Amino acid sequence: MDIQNVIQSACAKAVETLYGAQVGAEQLQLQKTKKEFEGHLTLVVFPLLRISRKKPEDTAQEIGQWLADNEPAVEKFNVIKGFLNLSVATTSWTRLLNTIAQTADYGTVKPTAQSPLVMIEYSSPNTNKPLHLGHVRNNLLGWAISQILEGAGNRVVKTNIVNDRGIHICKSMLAWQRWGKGETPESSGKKGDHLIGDYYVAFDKHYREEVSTLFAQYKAEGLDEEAAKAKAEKEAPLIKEAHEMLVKWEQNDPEVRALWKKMNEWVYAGFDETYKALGVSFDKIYYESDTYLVGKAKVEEGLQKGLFTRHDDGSVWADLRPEGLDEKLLLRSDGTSVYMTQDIGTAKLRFDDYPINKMVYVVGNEQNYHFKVLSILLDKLGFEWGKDLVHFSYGMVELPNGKMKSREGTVVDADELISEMISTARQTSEELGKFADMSAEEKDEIARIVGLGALKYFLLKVDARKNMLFNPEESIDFNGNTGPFIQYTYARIRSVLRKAKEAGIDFGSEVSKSTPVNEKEQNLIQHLAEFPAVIQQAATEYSPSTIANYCYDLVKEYNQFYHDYTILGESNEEKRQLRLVLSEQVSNIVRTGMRLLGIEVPERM
RNA sequence: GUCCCUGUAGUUCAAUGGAUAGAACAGCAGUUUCCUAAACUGCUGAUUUGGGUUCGAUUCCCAGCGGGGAUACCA
Repeated sequence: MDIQNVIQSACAKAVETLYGAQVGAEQLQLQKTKKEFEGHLTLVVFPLLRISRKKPEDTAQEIGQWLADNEPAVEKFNVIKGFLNLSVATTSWTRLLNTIAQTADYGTVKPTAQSPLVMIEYSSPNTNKPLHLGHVRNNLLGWAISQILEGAGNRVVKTNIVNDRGIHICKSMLAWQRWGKGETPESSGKKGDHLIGDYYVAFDKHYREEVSTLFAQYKAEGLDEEAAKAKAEKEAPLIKEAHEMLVKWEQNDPEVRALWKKMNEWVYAGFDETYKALGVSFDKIYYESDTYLVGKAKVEEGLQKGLFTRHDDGSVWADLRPEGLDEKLLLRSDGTSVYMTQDIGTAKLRFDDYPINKMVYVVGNEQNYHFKVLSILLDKLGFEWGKDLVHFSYGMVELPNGKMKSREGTVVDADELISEMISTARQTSEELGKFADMSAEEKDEIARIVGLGALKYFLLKVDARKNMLFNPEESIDFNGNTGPFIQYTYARIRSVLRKAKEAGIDFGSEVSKSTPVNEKEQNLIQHLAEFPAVIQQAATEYSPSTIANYCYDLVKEYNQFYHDYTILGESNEEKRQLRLVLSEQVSNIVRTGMRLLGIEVPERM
């Protein structure tokens, strides 16, 4: 059915007939013809020269001639150097468009009960501060990759592991006790996560004051720069007190636990708002306070089996030097767990809860080493998917003046960013006069969809592995390769389709096979037909940007088409039919593509 | 020190080993009796350096230079 496949096998047959050799798919490089040349598909004949034993031009000429004579889908051909450009017959295009139009959710594959079960972990916040731009990238990538994998035919379980315990929480708790005067989200009017974040910052401010005082003192006592700094950081009363609090927490001290619980609830309420605004959700949430003990047990088990070793001071280690890595700590000498221990525990709980075939961790690239180690450890401990767990490793978001540091206040807050995007979208819409005849609710909804679309697309169109730059003043644009550009084209197509309906034009979803198809229309149909392959590629490479860039290219091509031809005003009925069906399919695919990225599209804007 | 990622127009990003390296933004010049001008058209402008593999290298390999990260009894 698919033209690419038809021609590919025809090429194979041509080579076999002409030169008497079987060729594999690797030697038959069939690609889309570049814009400057005539044709739709191009066969690169260089790899075939060894078989044909002829010059590139002659080889291409012979194969082209054979195809034109024997393959009805090939209408004509031309040869430029080693490139054989093939033009596909008109009827093939109308047939292809009809196939696309009659397939629901063209490009996606529905998961079945037998499909692989993939678990995706993303977000994974600490509960001591609000979400920032880095988390936004994580959440959007996690959501998008979930949708893409599902669209490619996998069963997907989305999970979140909340880092709800540890020294960082104690810092906020201590600061709140010390300076909070009983402040709550209700009394202060602040979102819970922001309230707690403020106390985290307060802790750090006071802590640094203590450190600098002590530092001066130790230096006066004759310690050198480095030793004085290290000692001051360790001996500052505030940090010692925070550590004491952590110990109390581990010992289940009722007062500490109650405070911890109360403050975490505030934070969760705040996070939920942010998640909702971003449009992300989870099927199952794990809490580190539940998993760390499981991890400790699992490590003890590994110790029994002789996988790990205990040092004299009581600490437990995994020796990964045979694998070319270092020794890795799993339990501290005081018996408490570390990050790695908790991830092992979480893995066990997950495996108990779901029969997963594959595990994907959406975590920043600063933790590449951690996941390399985790993979080896899980494999040793007998988790089937441990060895080929996927660390979906994404790059940092950088600001024009460097990295984001929460303690230095150089962060871009998620909530603030979202509301700024929305209000910018609103302002732009107003300036362009888009809101003229809309209700207040409709205005709100469109500003929200467009503002978030701009943000999401901006973060998703970039190769996830790469660090990216975010300039708060300039970065987010509404023109060019942006979310709103795509949304706008979608809305305009929908408007045309509405108008067609109002005019009583019933264009159905099938075009007559004999309808003439011009070059721009052929190119658009060809573009649409690539969508299934694009989804599969995005899924196997874990690459949302592939879909984002595909949608942009498609929309850009449609815009040129839209500008050059009339649709409703077309006098030839068959032709009008073709253009309407084509437009509708472009909008359908754009909508599906955007859905896979977690971006909404408006019916009007 | 060792390991990993990364280097493309002024800027932000593209390019399964294929043709003259694509867009967008910024800049300059145009297009609206026509279905939404958040659009369309034109001009200017780039592969960090040196080797290697190949018919062909932005892409693969080696070395140098630049940027980021990891190597914590932090998470």
